[in-house]
Amino acid sequence: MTSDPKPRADQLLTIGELTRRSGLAASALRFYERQGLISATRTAGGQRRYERAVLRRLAFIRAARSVGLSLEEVREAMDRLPASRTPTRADWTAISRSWSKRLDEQIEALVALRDKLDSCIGCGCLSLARCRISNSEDEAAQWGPGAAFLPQALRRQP
Amino acid sequence: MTSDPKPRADQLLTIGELTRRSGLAASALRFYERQGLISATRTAGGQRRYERAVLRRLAFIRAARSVGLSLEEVREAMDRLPASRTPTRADWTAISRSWSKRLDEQIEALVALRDKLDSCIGCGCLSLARCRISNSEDEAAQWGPGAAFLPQALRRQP
DNA sequence: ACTAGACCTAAAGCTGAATTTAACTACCAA
DNA sequence: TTGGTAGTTAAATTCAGCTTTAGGTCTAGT
Repeated sequence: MTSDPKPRADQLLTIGELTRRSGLAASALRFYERQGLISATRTAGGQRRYERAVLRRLAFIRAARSVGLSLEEVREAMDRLPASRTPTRADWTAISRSWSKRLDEQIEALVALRDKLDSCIGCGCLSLARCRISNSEDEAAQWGPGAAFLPQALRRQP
Repeated sequence: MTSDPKPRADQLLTIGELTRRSGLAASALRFYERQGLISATRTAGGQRRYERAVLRRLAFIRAARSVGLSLEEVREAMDRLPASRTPTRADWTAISRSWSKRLDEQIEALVALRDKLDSCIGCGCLSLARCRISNSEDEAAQWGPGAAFLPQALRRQP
């Protein structure tokens, strides 16, 4: 169904092919290039041609984004990959592991939040001064603006 | 330490007192007012004076934001609260319960994502064509831009 | 050679949730 | 009455992560 009309023999992908294979809009691909996240060679006429390895980078970027990393963080992670050689299994593994850790923290934070909420449901949460969430009305001030009772791992989320 | 200089007897809070007690910036409080999330009476000179019930609303807003609700959604939830009477225990409870559900979904989605990731760590994730995440390179196209393999409940997150 | 359709750029625009700025006014204790 | 702190407004700006627009250029098939 999403079969490229004529996959050229040179193995380089046009931006259109890349949008179809990556699911990312061409505008996003150009944006990522401006951000230094991916790169492309150019034809004599100035059109982009992508190596297939770019697909792997894009998968990486999307996976990272879905774990909640900003593009800035993605770039940092990528900068830590060897620029010269193709990243090895171990390179990606190290990064995956740190994502897993991040997810663990996010999950933990959400669970804590839910449990807090559960403990309040029976009490008409937020309307009673003794409720743990409600109490953060005043406590929260010490965490700075926007902090609320939001656990550290979730601060970036809203 | 954060003791207001002179808590007036009328029980109304100035915006400064409210920033200290809520932990939200004055600019945020004015913004929330423009958005119709909170309201204030005015002095003869035009300065805002808040009733203490506003603290409850702010706690509500912050709790909602931390669960990932947009201000728009917060407003919808608030609109469903009785405008006339002070919301009862049951009013808040109904809303809390829906948050809990939302948290459950978010947690579930994150756990699924982590498990996916875990299953890839051993395989040098993203570098192998058979990896489940890596495969989403091509599969993801069917979910539309930005979707990646991100579960529904997390789509709003990045 | 022609042409449809894919591609190019720079710059502007969008969304949400505020913050910042500038110029000004109110409050209140001494 | 005065002065310093606190408050007011509208409008502009910020940030991320893109998308859209306008006005052109390239590529490839016939």
